[in-house]
Amino acid sequence: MTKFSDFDLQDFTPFLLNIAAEATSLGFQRHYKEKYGMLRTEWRVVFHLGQYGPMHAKEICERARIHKTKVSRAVAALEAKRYLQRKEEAKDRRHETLSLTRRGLAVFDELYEVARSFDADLMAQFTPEERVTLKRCLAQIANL
Amino acid sequence: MTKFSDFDLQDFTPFLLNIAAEATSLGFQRHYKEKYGMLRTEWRVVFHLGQYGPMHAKEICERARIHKTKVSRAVAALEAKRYLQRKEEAKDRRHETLSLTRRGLAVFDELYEVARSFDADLMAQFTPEERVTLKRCLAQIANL
DNA sequence: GATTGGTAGTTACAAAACCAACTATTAGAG
DNA sequence: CTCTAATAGTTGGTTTTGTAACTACCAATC
Repeated sequence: MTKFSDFDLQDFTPFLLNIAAEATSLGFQRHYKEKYGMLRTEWRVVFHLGQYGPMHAKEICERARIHKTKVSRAVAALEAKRYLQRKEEAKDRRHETLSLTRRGLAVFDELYEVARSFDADLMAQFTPEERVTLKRCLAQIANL
Repeated sequence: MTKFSDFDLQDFTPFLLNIAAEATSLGFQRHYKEKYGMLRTEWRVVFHLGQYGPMHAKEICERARIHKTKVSRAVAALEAKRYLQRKEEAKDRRHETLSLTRRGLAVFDELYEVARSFDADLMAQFTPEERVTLKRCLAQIANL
């Protein structure tokens, strides 16, 4: 029994997006969770610092769309694991510059490769045109 | 400073999907949260029952990809709000058939329309071809 | 140079999610 | 029958998140 035929739950974009996001995230999480005991937010912080270099927590919040309390906790956890270090800025002591340690960088280097091949596998099922369209649409939705 | 130029975090599909999913979900949540005090899982249960008719909790778990403990709690909450009712099955008393009450159905009817127009607005920024591709890709990823 | 307002980041407490063990029930094998 | 295994759903304890209030600091105004 389906009450409506023109608009189905399976077509509701937020629903689809959530399920797709969940599926891919679960697939990838074992790489950072099982092996390095990281949470998703921690992994994202590592990825940001590894790819874009040292920055303030604030910048990570904006780029990664993570609330500052979550970043704050992720940074504390990563520091405890000795994956990153903080450096208070002399000019403005409210800021602290975050950067990966050697250990953290090694983790990033490995996960970066894993992420790249994970993504390649995931995209392998689509044509180049589909990939472009998919990513463009997602980016557009994300910037809403 | 960007260390790698061929594969950027912004291209990592799980990341993109998560941000897009988050953005749309937050946009829609006020409709069920503010007005009806529902959680996301509750809203999904209502949507499933409203669209596909009475079913067992197990079926909702499978269709909506929600863990049974979450469904169990959502059902209890919806029952307390008098949006759904349970009926134990005579044949097999482990099963209970869930269905929306009149109240629940009214909520569904309204939210269904809101969801439809929300989705239409969201998709308005894309061409018909993009929409088709986007949804097809998402559905494919979701079924992984 | 005190006061007010704003910013970066943290903490505390409450809400929600996660995971594992549990109850109640049925099905099937001996 | 009765015993074991399996299924539907629930509960309890821990982890994670969300929200709001907080600290520490800086900048601008008076």
